[in-house]
Amino acid sequence: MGQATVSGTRAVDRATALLTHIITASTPPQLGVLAREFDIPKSTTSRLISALERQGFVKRDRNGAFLPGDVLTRFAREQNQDSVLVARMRPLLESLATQTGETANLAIAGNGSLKIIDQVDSNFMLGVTNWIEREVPYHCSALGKVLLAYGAIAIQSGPLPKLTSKSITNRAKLLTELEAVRKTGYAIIDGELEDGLVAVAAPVRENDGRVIASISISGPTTRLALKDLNRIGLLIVEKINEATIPPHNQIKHGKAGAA
Amino acid sequence: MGQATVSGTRAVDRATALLTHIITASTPPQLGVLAREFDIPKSTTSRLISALERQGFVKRDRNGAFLPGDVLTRFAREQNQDSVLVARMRPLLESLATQTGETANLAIAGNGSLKIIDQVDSNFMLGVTNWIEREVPYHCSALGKVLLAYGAIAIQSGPLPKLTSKSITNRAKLLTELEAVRKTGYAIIDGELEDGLVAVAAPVRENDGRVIASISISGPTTRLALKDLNRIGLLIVEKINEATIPPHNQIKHGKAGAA
DNA sequence: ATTAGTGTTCCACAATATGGAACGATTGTT
DNA sequence: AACAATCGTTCCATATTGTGGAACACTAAT
Repeated sequence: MGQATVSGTRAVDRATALLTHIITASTPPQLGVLAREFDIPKSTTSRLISALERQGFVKRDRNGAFLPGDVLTRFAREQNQDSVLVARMRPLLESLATQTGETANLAIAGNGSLKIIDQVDSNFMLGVTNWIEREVPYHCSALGKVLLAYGAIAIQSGPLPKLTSKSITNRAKLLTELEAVRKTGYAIIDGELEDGLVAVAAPVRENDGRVIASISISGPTTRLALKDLNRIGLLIVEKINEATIPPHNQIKHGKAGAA
Repeated sequence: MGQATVSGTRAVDRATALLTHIITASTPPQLGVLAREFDIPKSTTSRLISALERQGFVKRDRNGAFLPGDVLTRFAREQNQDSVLVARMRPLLESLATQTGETANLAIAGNGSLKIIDQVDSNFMLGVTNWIEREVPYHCSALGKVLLAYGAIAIQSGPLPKLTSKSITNRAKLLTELEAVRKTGYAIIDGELEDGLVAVAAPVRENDGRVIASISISGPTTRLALKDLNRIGLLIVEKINEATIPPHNQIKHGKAGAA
């Protein structure tokens, strides 16, 4: 299958191909197997993998079979921490907060109730207090509705707590609401969590499309009419898309990528 | 600088060095910065990184700065799933279960109570039922004591539930017990969770030494005397060490690694 | 002992990676 | 606007670097 392109990086191409195989393999492959599978002479395979090993990208188990190295396992561990998501979404929250003047929040699925992991405050005196680490039920927050709607969490059994007179407590009604969320792409609450409090939220996706978090803008009913909420909802969606899907239009230089 | 060794893998060495920098950098580096920092000509740097990009190990944000690629982020995501730990520990659980004849369990820290994620059953008719997904308090299970003792979870506030007459409900007494666990390297319960049930557990560590899980052997008091529990405790510790620390004595071939 | 299986090292050869220079595209300065 | 300074990509002659066959070392199973 060798890439016919005269790229001038055979060694690196082969090494990365081997590495990819090693880190995706369900069972640790041996040198010989790799050499055969990729049609690279044993000697070369040995040299390439030794290089990867020296750099910590690959290590060996007691049988000499190859496993992902420490550089990669460390990366994996650090990658899956809330802090990474917070860091990645910070600029977005700030931009949303400035643009709307209201409080922006970032939340992920906790257990039982959702976990707010970052917040950028409003400019106004009257605004939302600090919610980080606060426990909020899924069904009466915009952040939570999004996570429910896109399957980031399952709807829990048991009765739905009624926090205000407007809270959704009927299971069927909640499902309809979630369907609506999926349709518009964002969720709204209007006094369902606390009297006089409104919010909009939209989903944050992984590269693979899985929803892993949600971002909201919230404030007092007196400043945010339904019309504003819808506008902001679209704004959040747009901003998230911008941040998530990197364009970097590299349609220059290159004489059009092969095939 | 420049590994004096005549390794014959300059391209791969340089590419991996660049990649390591990219995935550990707190802020996405640009091409020029990398080239300068590693003292590699721009042209070469460009070619190397393009290769990494083509293989999915690196991608660019909207400014052209470099981020870990999809191959790596996917790896990271899959890596931190329970299933990976289960797969890695399966052989160990099986070996322990066969050797002792009793039930082996694997647990990690859940929220509030520990989460049993795998089990290999006993040979006997009288044995432990299926515990996977069962919620068990930390302070009266061997698995939980281990996680507490090694800081995999913090001791929760509030009173300690008394499940049997032997359960530890005194906070100070629990601390003493945990100290003892750290000393011996394994934890024991004797009827503290359920009458007639005993268990031993030992910690499973990450590469960096952090305790992330625990493994236990449990059975009826009638088959497992304290003496047996201590013996099995040492056995678990030993087996885990064997599985965790890969020897692969590569003191052959080589004319003694440099320096 | 013999055979088949690992993986590593050696070394002559030339294919492949190299890096200076030129180029195109952006950005900031006067 | 024109200019200067950066940025990253491509080109291409050069020789450095990677290549792969063969020999070797070690282990395991006949």
